[in-house]
Amino acid sequence: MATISDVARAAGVSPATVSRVFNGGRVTPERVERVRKAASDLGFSPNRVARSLRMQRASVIGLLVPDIENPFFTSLARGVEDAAQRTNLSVVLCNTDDDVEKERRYLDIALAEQMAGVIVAAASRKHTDLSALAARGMPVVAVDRRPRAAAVDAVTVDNQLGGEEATAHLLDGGYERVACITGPAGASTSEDRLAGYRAAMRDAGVSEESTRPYVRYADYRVDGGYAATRELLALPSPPDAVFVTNSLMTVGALQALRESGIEPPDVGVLSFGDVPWASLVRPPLTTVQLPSYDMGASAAALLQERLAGSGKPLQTVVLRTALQPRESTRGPAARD
Amino acid sequence: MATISDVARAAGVSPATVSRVFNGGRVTPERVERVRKAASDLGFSPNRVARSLRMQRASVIGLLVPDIENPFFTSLARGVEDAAQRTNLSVVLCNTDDDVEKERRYLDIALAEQMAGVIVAAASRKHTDLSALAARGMPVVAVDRRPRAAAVDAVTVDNQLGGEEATAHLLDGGYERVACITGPAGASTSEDRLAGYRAAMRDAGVSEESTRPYVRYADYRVDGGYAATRELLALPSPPDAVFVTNSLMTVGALQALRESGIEPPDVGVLSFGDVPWASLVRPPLTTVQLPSYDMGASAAALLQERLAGSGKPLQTVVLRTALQPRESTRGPAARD
DNA sequence: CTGAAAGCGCTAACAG
DNA sequence: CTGTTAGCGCTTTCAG
Repeated sequence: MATISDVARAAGVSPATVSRVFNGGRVTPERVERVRKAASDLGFSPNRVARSLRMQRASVIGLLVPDIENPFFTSLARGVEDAAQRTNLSVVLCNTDDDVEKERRYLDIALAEQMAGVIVAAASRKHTDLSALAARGMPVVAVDRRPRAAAVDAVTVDNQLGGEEATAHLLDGGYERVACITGPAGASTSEDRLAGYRAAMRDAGVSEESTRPYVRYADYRVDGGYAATRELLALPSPPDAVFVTNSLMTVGALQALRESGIEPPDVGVLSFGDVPWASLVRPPLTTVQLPSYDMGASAAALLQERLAGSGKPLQTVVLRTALQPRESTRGPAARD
Repeated sequence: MATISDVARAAGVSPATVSRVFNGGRVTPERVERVRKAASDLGFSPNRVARSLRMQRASVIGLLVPDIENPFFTSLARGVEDAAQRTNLSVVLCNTDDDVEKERRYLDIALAEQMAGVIVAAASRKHTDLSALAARGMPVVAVDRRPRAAAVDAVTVDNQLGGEEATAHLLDGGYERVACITGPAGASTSEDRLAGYRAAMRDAGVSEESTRPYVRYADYRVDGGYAATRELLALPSPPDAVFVTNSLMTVGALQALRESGIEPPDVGVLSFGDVPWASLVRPPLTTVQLPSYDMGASAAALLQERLAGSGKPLQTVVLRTALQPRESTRGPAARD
């Protein structure tokens, strides 16, 4: 592979000049021309590793997500990628599996690889520790989930409001025993959506105690949604509607329902997080739509601002969800 | 950030010794101990950029996929990741968008970043050019799609056989005018699945000419499947079954069918590529299941073999698909 | 505007 | 087994 000195020699200039040509230093047009020609003749392309070492910063940003198989995060990842590309940043996608240990390992790698910055959908609100990055001055933006104690920029949605609207919609539709299957305890999205659910129940005059049996924590995976729904169905007085806080768990919930011979909207089903196939499921699924792509794009924009040296105070961008009513919550009485 | 020399100084040894401790050279236990302690006191972790520069090889492999939002590729990515992790390799996920130009750019980056190797689901069978990597001696393994002229290890499935079985299943079910919506012309998966379709049609005694109007090339996206299905439905003698060669396009096909008031299995629908929600769609979808995770894992294993310096001749691992019959292909007559 | 020279942090000979 | 030394390819003072 040709190096910068090879090019310099071929063009009859110094390596420094070649570097300047490629990095926007002042060089006479005539020499620029000579360097460009030599570079293309030799098929030269700058060694990014050497550059990173010298600059103490790579042109790579890390994106840590809990589950790459979750469509929400792939869409978010695209948002990040598209935005990053415009500044010639590459994106490294890391799957933390909702495992704080694995996440810590990736954060260490981000440090060791001298990545320019990190966008992280934290595995845990409590235990995700971003302090090492902060200490090294590496810009971080939290997306979707926001670790409790971290002083970082963040992009979130109003999960509580979304959960509240969803639950209210179920209640308005005539359902009475509304259950909630939420994500891992400790994840901010789980807790916030659940808080929204609780607020809506409270507003509807349902007491805290009577709500409690209908709340289940699961793991944001298909199997978790399935298991939780089975439990709910086994209750002495099973729910007549269920608010599921992510789309994967909704798949599991629908499976469990079907196995018991129950079909929405007899039991109302509402999924937090839209899915491409929402309208294909019979009946079409009511969902809370999340601006996943935009969240990724915003996060990347925020990070790039910091990279450019913005000294602004920390900011949190809160995006809104949108309820998309479909048949699965038409109401228990609507069936003839 | 602490460097190797800081640790050396603190431990009273030379930098080389510290390096040996971290890379399995021979060092007396007593010194190993001292180095370890100094390193942990200082919070030292080796600078991977410097190491990559020195070694002329990073401990990162690139994974190039055409579409990160396609569940098939995310599952494949997980397979790669899980396998890579066992050798302490990180995986960089790159989205080529089925764009040869974008792919070329990522390939250049792989080179410039001195990645250890690359796993690529090629954007095009014809135009994807892996020669630059080969020239630099960078190991490459092709996965899913195999660029025509490249001398690389590969992991594929038997797409033609899968397509043949799928089509035969439709024909066996009593469908007569079986259409095929395949992916981009030039992608090996598109062509092979289509070839399987053609073979099965031929076997069933359907002439080449009468088959032709029922073949559509699309883009492996939802919209492409939708548009192709609309076209098919507008035919003077529309098909009574459609074999769709990926799951995303199947979503589009189902949408188009619904809009026309048609439901499977009246028109049979068979998707190449399983999806988590296959059984939730009404009626449940017959699919050809792809061993996506295993393909990723095999590809990573192959790459690691090369990285370890295996001199074996090039190999291609061919995995098998599995037909999963469900209601959507129960047959036109089965409806009462 | 240009070139010489000094390193970024690490590993791989090579002596000892 | 251990230390010394010499770079990997690039950017950036600092003189000129």
